[in-house]
Amino acid sequence: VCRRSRLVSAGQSIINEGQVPSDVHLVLEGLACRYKLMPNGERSIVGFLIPGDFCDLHVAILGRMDHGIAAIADSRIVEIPYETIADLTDNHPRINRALWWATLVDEATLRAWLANSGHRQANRQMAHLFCELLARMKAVGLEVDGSFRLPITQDDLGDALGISTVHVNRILKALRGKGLIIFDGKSLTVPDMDRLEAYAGFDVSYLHLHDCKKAPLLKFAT
Amino acid sequence: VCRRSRLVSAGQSIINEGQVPSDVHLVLEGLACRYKLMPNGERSIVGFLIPGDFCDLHVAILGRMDHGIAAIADSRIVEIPYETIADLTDNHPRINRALWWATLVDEATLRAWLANSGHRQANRQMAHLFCELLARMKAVGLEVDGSFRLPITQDDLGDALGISTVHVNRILKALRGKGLIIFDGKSLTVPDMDRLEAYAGFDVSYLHLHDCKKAPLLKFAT
DNA sequence: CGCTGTATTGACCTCCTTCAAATGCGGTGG
DNA sequence: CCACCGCATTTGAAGGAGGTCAATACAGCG
Repeated sequence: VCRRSRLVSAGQSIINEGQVPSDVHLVLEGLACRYKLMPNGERSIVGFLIPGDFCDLHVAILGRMDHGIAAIADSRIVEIPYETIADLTDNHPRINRALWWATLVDEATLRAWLANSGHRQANRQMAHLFCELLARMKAVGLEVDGSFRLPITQDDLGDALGISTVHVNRILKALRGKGLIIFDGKSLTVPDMDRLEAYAGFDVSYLHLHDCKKAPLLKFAT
Repeated sequence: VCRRSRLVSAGQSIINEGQVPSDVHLVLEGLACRYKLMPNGERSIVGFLIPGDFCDLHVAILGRMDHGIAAIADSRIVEIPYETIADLTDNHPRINRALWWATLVDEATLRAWLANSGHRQANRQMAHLFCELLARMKAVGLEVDGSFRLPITQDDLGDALGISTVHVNRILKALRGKGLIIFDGKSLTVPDMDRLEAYAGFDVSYLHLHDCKKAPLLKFAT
C-alpha cells in the first residue's frame, strides 16, 4: 500500500494552510508539527506528529486546510490517494472506526494542550509536553528505557508552548537541574517517569491509549 | 424527534468527566461550556456550546468523556438515544457528513483557541473570543444588529482565557473604553465588527461557515 | 578558518497575578 | 418599604512570571 513515500528535510513544509490536498498524508518516520501563522508573523505550533500520525485525514469534509504542516526533523511521508481512504472507510468498518478514533484523540489532545497553555506555568507545560511525547512514542514502539529521539530546537519548543526561546532555555536548565529530564536537542531521556508526571500533573487518559487503534494502522501502512 | 428535552439551570453540570453517556446531548437553548478540571482544582474552559452544538457526538468511539460539560446560562438540552444517531449516520450519508463536519469544526476551533492562548495578549484574546461567538451566533440566527445574549460572568471568561477575574475586569473596561464592545454581563453588542476583528486579528475561516451544515440540523431537531 | 544557526546567560521592563478592600445589586425576610 | 445578605463587579497596590534586548559561547559545515 505504501505506494509513494516522500522524504522531507527538517524545516520544509509538508502541507500549506489553505491547500486542498487530494492525497492523505501519513508520517512514517521523523517528526512534524501542525502550525498556524499569526497575524504578527509568529508561528504557533498546535500539535506534533510522530510516526503513525495522519496529517489531513478528513480534510475532504472541511474542504481546505485551516493550518499548515511542516517537518521538524527529517521525515518520511506517505501519500495515500484519497480514493484509497474512501474505499477503506466505506468497506472496512473497523478501519473506518480506527481512523475516526485517531481524529478524536487529536481533538482530545488539543483540549489537553489548551487547558495546559492557559492554566499552568511554562515549566509545568514543558514537562507535560515531554510526558505526552514519551507516552505517544512508547505507544508506537519508538521508546527505549524512557528515552526517544527528539531532534527539536528550542525555538520550536517555544512556538509550541507560546513562550520565548530565552525562557525555553531557562526552563530546560531548571528541569535538567531537578534531574527530571536529560535533553541535548537530539533525544530526550526521562530517568523517572513517575516523578516527571507528578511534576507536570500529567494524566495519560486523554490519549485514550487503552483502546489504541493505531498499532494495526502502522503495520498496515508498511 | 425532540423526544426528551431537559432544562439545566446556570452552573449545573450536564455531563461529567469520565462518564460514558448512552444518549447524545444537543444544546437547544442557552449557553454551555466544555471544561477540564486541573490538578490544582482550577477549571479550564476549552470551548463554548451554543444552540445547535452537540456535547458528545462521537463519545461512543472513545468510550468515555475526557472532559465535562456544564451550563453557563439556563439551558435546554435534548437527549437523543445513541441508536437514533447510529441509525442516522448509517442510513443518511448527508447527515453523517454534517455530524462529522461539526466535529471537525470543533477541532479547528480548538486549534484557533490554542494559537490564541499562547501567542497573544489577553485583551486580544478576549476580543477574539467575542468575534468568534458573534460569528457563530449569527450563523444560527441568534444575532441582531451586532448584538446577542451572553449571560456570562467574568469568572467564566477568566476560566476560558486562563486569566484572573481581576484582569478580565480590567480588559473589559479597556475594550469598553475603546468603544469596541458594549457588555453588561447579560448581552454583548459589537458596534463595529470590522474594527473588533482588526483589533483581535480575527479570521473567520477556521469556523468553515461557508459550507456550514448546521442550519438543517437545527431545523431537524425542532 | 570563518560563517551561520543554535544555545546560554544577564539586566531591565511589562503583563498579569495575588491580596485586599470597596461598591453595587438582586433577592429575601421582616 | 427597607434592612440585610450573598454574589458579582470594580479598583488599588505590590509581587512574580515571562518577554525583550543584547552580548557571549558553541557547534556544524563549506
